[in-house]
Amino acid sequence: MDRLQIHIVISEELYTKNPESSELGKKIVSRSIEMIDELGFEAFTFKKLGQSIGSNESSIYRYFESKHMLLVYLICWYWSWIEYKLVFATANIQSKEEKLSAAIEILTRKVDVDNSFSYVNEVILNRIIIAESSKAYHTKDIDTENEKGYYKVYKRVVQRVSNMVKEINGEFDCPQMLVSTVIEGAHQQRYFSEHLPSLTNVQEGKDTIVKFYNNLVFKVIN
Amino acid sequence: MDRLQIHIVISEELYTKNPESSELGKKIVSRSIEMIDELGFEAFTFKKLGQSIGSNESSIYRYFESKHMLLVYLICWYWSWIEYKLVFATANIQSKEEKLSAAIEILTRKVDVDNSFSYVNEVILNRIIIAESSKAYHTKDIDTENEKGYYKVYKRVVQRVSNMVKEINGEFDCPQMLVSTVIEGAHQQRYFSEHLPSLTNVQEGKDTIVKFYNNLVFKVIN
DNA sequence: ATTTTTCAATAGTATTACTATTATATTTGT
DNA sequence: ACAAATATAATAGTAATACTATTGAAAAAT
Repeated sequence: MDRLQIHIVISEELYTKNPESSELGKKIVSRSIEMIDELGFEAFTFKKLGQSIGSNESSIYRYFESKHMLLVYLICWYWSWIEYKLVFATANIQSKEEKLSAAIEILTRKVDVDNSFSYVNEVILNRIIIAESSKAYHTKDIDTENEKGYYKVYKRVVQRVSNMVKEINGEFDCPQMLVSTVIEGAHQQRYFSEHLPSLTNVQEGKDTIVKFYNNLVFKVIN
Repeated sequence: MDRLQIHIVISEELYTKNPESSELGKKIVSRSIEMIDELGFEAFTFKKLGQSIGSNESSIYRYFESKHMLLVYLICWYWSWIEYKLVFATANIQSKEEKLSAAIEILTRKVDVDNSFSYVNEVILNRIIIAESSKAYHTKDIDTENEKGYYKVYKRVVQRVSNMVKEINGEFDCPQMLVSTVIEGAHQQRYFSEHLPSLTNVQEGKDTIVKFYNNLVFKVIN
């Protein structure tokens, strides 16, 4: 297992020029998060982003090869941050069950506090992951991009939680399948609850989603 | 509950001109299914489709307002067809458990026989649903489109299976959530198993996905 | 037989994603 | 300190895409 990333270091493959290396780069990242959330990924363009940060379209291409790569960068950032939260929240918990429960909470809850990890607003980024991240990997380039390691961090998060499942029940055959079902399911349910509510049973203020998936996991593995 | 659609009748809102009303229309639908599968939704264009069927780009706009609406049409077609399969496969099953099990099988299995419902290849369409359908509803227009009833059939399928769950356990709080988790999860797992296999535990030829979700449902509702 | 309507092709336009080139800072070497 | 080298970003593009306006021909209705 790779070393945990505290300062959120993003693999060089994901950018042309490191956005952390300049003020403009940070502005690109932080404003793009806001704009993708506002406009949606399709309507978001580098031109609009450039206008909004008082910079030129082509300057943004110095940092990111395409808006697709910018999205991949943001996704990687998000999962690196989640991995950090995950390891932190589950450290020093003795009970295997409590540990897994804490992990599920991290993966399924709505992010509603911006921890102000510098220039990235995690609350908005969480909404982008929910609404837009599937567009990053539902592409014909998925196989080559996966080989390049673009989705390494996400897979590592799944692996970490799968290991917790295995700790509780070593006989259980499909831990990765269960964990990825929970992660993606929780995101989808949050989206549905806002836009296609009849596909869910979310109740106001009760954190139905966290409870549902927590209950689901423990019933399935026992 | 609405009447079951045998001949697969698609709501008029989804097209500009009914593709079933002409040979060109049917060709547009059947060839678009093949091309979206081959190229992916992003690279698929009406121009390429026109060239491929020996017709003009603009002729296709007579039938569908945009490539987005064509995708919505295909999704609606697919779920109408699944609804038909579902009702057919679960009719006359006495045992509530067997009935639900049959439903889960329909929702989670890979479509591998083209039943030749005229000009639509369901095997390829199933692949499109898995790889591309999320792009249809992860849009800023989702709320207005949902109001117009574009996703009615899908929601009805979820409702039908939720009712089967309720039949078995009337106390269970989240049937829609469970059913939509299973449907979307199964699709995602099929995609992952091909492109991001470390997120799954699929074994060759064993239909792991059907068994996993069948087991999951019955453990969760009991 | 003439009008009306349907149909699809041509030839566009506006926008988008991306690039080539040039201008301007900034750093480096001497 | 000052020229050379490098890094940076702005201008001004191009190619391709999504979509539209117009026109001409065929089919249907009167």
